[in-house]
Amino acid sequence: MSDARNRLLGTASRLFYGEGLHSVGVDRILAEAKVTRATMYRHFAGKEDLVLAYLAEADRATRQNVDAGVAAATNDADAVRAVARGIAGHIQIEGFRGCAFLNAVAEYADPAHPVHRAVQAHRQWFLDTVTDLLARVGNAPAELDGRHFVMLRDGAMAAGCLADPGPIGDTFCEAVEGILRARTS
Amino acid sequence: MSDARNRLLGTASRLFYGEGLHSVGVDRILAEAKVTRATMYRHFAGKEDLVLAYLAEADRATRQNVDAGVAAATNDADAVRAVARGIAGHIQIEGFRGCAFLNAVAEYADPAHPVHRAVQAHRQWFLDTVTDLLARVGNAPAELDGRHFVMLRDGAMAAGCLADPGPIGDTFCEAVEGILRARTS
DNA sequence: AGGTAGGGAGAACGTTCTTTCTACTTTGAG
DNA sequence: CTCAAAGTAGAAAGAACGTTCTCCCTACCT
Repeated sequence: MSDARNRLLGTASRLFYGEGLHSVGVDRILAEAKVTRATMYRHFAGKEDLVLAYLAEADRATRQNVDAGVAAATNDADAVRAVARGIAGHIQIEGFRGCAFLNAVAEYADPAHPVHRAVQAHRQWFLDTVTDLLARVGNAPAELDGRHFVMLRDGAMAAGCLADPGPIGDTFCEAVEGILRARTS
Repeated sequence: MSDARNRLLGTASRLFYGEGLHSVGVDRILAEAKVTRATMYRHFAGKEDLVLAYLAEADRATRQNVDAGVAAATNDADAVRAVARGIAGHIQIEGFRGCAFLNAVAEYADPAHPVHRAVQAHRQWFLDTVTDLLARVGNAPAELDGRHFVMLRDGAMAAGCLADPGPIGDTFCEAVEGILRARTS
């Protein structure tokens, strides 16, 4: 795509994630991306469209990470561990500010809003993916364990930017091992 | 306290929690609380002060709930269960919109900001409280289990307004039972 | 050669935001 | 009775917001 559009989306993503959706104004994005107003409105219908594009990109990146982790695993339990390790690693990154999607719903509470719906869709995919993965480990139904995994993930992502992320990541991986242990025993 | 101040804080809390901190303007609060601008600025230094008062009230209410649950329990494990049941019950409430504190940090990312610091302080109290409670169950060190409990809580609170809260609450209580089981065995 | 898409530069729109101000009224305690 | 605190009412300042607009330039495609 166009260079200006890339700069725009990249800058917007960085600012939105780092400082919040409502805290960052269009002027800020324009100035830091070195793109003019007219160009932005040529590529995006408005600020909300930019937010949706930011979330779509985050969704794409997450799916890619999960797929890569799963593909590299040699068995089903290790596939779950790979997803868990990906999350534990993610929260250690410098500049980690929590889950982009959970942060977004905090600012767009209305369930009918496109931003809220995009978050719901992403979360449904993640829950389904994790539940499918867990269903392949052992024979028990995986719905409860899938919700359990997502719950741990959400908690780890939320706490990762509010406390020392090292112990948080360890606690998370340990808890996921507990889920796997219960399914294989 | 003064009646106008109560109406102001009550209305602000309802709107802040339900729609977000930055989404709600002072005009909205003034109109719904039926309080004039001058009165508000007599009681609060500004909007940020109102946000801090809202969080302080939420902090007070949470501590009271936890204390009440713990006081009513007949043994240490039941005290933990009481806190867990309180959380599971909380996410079922009509109009539940997630954790007020996690939602607040999503909008105030700067760690030096008073709002962010108020959230940190609340979370530190909760982690310490839960860890102390868990330390009384069994003999093992409780730091990891304390973090594990808080992680589950954060996840349950985050997911509670994005999916059917019933199964979320059940999954949460089940997971807490797992922690207790591991400490007593 | 000419048309079209993409981008730069900047003025301007109307709205909303938080905050401050003046002026008048009510109320309760000393 | 009086004074001060707390409330009502509304104007207004000044900034920031998202959006729309016009005008001009460049590059590419046919």
